[in-house]
Amino acid sequence: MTSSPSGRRAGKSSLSAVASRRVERPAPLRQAVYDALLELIVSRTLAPGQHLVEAELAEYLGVSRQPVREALQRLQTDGWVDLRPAQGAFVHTPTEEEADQLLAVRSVLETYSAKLAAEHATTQDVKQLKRLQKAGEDALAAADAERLVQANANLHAAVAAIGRNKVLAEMIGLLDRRVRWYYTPIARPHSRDSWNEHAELIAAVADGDAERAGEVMRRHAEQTRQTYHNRKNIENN
Amino acid sequence: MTSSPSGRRAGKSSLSAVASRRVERPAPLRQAVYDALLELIVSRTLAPGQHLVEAELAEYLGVSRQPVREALQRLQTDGWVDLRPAQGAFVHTPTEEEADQLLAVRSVLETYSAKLAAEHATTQDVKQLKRLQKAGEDALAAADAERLVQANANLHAAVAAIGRNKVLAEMIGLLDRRVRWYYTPIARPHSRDSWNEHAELIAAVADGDAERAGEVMRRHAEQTRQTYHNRKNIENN
DNA sequence: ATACAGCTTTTGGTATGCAAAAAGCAGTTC
DNA sequence: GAACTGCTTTTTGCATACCAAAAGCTGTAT
Repeated sequence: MTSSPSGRRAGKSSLSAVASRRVERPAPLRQAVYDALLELIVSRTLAPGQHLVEAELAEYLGVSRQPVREALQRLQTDGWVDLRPAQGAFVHTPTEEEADQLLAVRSVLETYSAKLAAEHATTQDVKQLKRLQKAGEDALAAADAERLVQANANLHAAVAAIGRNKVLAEMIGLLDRRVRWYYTPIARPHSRDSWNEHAELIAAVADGDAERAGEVMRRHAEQTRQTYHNRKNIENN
Repeated sequence: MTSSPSGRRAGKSSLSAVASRRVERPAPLRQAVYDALLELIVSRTLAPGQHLVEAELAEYLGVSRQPVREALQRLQTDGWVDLRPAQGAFVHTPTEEEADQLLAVRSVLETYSAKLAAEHATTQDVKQLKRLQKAGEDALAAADAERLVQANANLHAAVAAIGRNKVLAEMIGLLDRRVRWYYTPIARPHSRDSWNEHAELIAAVADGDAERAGEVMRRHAEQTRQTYHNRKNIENN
């Protein structure tokens, strides 16, 4: 009785009081493998074009081939690796064409996301946005590029979340991460101006002005798109 | 020599003459399983909420558990099933909230897609669109609901393809299919009016008028959204 | 050089086993 | 008779082992 780790029943008994208690089931191993591999790819430890041998990854991560296979397949559908039949997985090599297409779609979705945010934002939400913006300002002052990138991602994710459209938020999250990865060699998030635009955006959201929020976001996105587009060469070193 | 199935080399030998020959590597089995399961889900042979037991599916399809597992995981990322840790796969049950979010995102993306199509369409492309429209008209005249749905999907896919943005086209394809599935019980694609709008759309694309094409598509999408939204009840029988 | 004949590596799949979690079934208690 | 408790069965998630066939890499003969 004492040794048993207590109830594991999941039925509809009278939990009333504990109803909100998160069950927190253990995430499958393949998820951990997915995260680990994604980290290796994003950090360029695994270079674009590189052949990923299942057995090697499995040994490196201390697991069997199966979870590695499953993680690789999810990485493919998310656009991080290419799975060539009978040849295996290769770290995806971004092309300029694809990068531009990604930026274009992201621009459209983020514009809509900003509109939704303006329509749904509570005062709480606005407060949070301002906190995130301040975090970015701090990183900017400290000239901490890493933190700035993160702050930028957080802010955009927060805007998407405020829009209350999960489908949209998830799509934006993926697109954002891919876009950032594509351009990491040349990114150095365009510093000062970019953050001034964020201030504008937050103001529009706070006013509940959907049209203006959308327009600001569109300008913001299109401008980054131009910035990238000018530096034609994506250096995949 | 005779028994060996001839060359399988894929290197850069002097194929000059045959360079364009598609190598056509055999699609992995998991892809076939994915298709089969998706078909079963879309056709409602597997009902929303139903628990999918790997072993059963494997036996039914005549394969082992592994390809089934992999197919199920891709089905999850595409939104067709839910994978609960340590419990397995359940056919996804659409909620009204999610359906509306999906429709909203689709509306935004299709609007952009129409704009792109108007900017890129060649006379060839326009011809093809008109062919597809005619196919729809025929189905409408024959009162063949099944074919009408297919014609509708084809037309939208064609518009997306003309836009020359693969990322966008793929997203729209998935969204479209999910949306249609969500509403299959009540869909009966809104017949006559809907196809008149298609004619308008094609005209705008033919004129290369991006703004108009986008506007027409937005109206079209928003109108379907309203149509669905009115019939509140999603019957998941 | 070029084409061909092995040899090796890697995939994609099969079969099997197993710990641990979940679901189901009792039986017991109040 | 409703709820807790313990036991059994089912199912997942992963490991291990094995194999055919494809892809890649030689070297060798032409």
